[in-house]
Amino acid sequence: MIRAPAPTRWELTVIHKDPLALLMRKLTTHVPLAQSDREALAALPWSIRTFEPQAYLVREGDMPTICGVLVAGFAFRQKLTGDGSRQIVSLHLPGDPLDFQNLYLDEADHSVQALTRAEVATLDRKLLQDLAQARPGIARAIFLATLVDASIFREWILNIGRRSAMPRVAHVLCELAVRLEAQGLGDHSGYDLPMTQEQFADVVGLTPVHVNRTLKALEDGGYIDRHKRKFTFPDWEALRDVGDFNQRYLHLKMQESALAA
Amino acid sequence: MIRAPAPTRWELTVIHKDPLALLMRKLTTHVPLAQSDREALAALPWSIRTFEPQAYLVREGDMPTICGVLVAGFAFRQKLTGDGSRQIVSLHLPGDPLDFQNLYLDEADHSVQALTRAEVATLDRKLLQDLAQARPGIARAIFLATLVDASIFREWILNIGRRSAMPRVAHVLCELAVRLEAQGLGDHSGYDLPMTQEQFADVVGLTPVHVNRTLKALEDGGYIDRHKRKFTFPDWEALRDVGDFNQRYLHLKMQESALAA
DNA sequence: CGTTATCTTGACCGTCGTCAAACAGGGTGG
DNA sequence: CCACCCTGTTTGACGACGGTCAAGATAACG
Repeated sequence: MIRAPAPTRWELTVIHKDPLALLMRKLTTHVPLAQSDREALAALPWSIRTFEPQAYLVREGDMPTICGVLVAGFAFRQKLTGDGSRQIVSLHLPGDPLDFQNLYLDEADHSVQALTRAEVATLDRKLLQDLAQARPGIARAIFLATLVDASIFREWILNIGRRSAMPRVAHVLCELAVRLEAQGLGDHSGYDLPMTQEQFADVVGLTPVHVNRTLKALEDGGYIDRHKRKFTFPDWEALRDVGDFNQRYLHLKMQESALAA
Repeated sequence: MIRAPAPTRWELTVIHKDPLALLMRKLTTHVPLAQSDREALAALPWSIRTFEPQAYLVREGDMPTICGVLVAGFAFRQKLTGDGSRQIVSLHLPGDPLDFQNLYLDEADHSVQALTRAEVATLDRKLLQDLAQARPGIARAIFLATLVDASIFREWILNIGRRSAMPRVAHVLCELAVRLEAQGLGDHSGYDLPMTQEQFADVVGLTPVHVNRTLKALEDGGYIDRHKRKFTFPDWEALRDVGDFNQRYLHLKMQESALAA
């Protein structure tokens, strides 16, 4: 169901002086980028916009205008059914590009919203397109990031379509842990889940009540610990097992991840 | 659950003399393509491979080797959970490129299989990459097709996560009708659904039994007619309404579709 | 300190899953 | 030509997972 804007204020997880550093990290997570490409990217002009929680960056049906990179905070994509129930179709961390989806499509098929208070570096759409056109390496990196997003979509389809509540919830917790770590924003010991249980329910396609019960079950089972929204994972391997989680679909080639063990 | 190969033989829906004609149609469904780009694409060498039903074109974990375009027949992508239950994450019609997903990723995160007997035009991966590098228009068209695939993934997440069985099943029937029509393979009056109810169940994240009951309910409600696997839609608008179907996410800009009405 | 959002828990219900059997159709071989 | 078999479809009975409704508890904010 559509809900009223949450007035809660969130602390930003990270603030970077150079917004493009995190984008760079993201783009090079899957494939190396030539030094010249990195420099060209770093030379792009950008400006920062801050969004309050629940603020729309893109609204379904709009012609997207900005091309943004999430610098601090979290964001998500959502779609609504005709009767108003909501599904969150992806979550985004600092460093994630937000509008490659819409870079070439003239009408947004979904909305993008800030989850926490979020800082977004906006790049000029045309400049980025030109850069991608002139530098195949950058085009390739952008294409790759889009393909990885698509891979995550596929895993979510599997997760929602074929896993029962407990593994489904655990799976998302695992994915966030690994993605946060890959972006250098935490490790597998735990993190602050930046959303309400109602929002989490819209991520996993369950009701808030059942998410609450499932989290309790995971806690009772010794898979997770919770203090407020701070989640810790006393036994990562056990959690990974209940969540049926295998990070292959994240395509994190640079296997620096301790979680891979 | 994993199932044995089906020995049933399917008639191919269409056979085209020129496999690239359908790819062209697909790529230009969303955006026009310059004449020179069309010619360059048409000049690519290709060869045809035939796959029996259930045959794997790509296997999860493999390094993908071919870059294929579906010329005749149907194919699908699937993922498996740890306990062996299957989710079909996308369906593909003649004209659909099958391996742009894997064009730049070195390890397949899912499997691609023939649904019916299928003819696939295989292009040389390197040649296509080179072409995309030299011709921004083609790179853009490929990127666009990938973005549209991603949009369909998002809609499926919504469909499976937030719609109950009847609208969920109806939604997929609508999507196939519109996509078939967009490729010039039928119209909104109906089509031959090229899969078993068990496979359909893996598309919508339900059990075969419940799919059967849902189809019966749709039939009893006057939304669909069935004779074997031939589906006809006596009242398209009513079906579209129960399916909560809006074709925006398919991004068929050339609004030649009568279904849009 | 009151107001609001969020979390938690209980009771009950319904959609969908499970198990099982019967039925229909196509292909094959006797 | 018919018996048989194999898939796939259909139906029923039953059960469970998750949804719904509602109330109370907790925490955050003004």
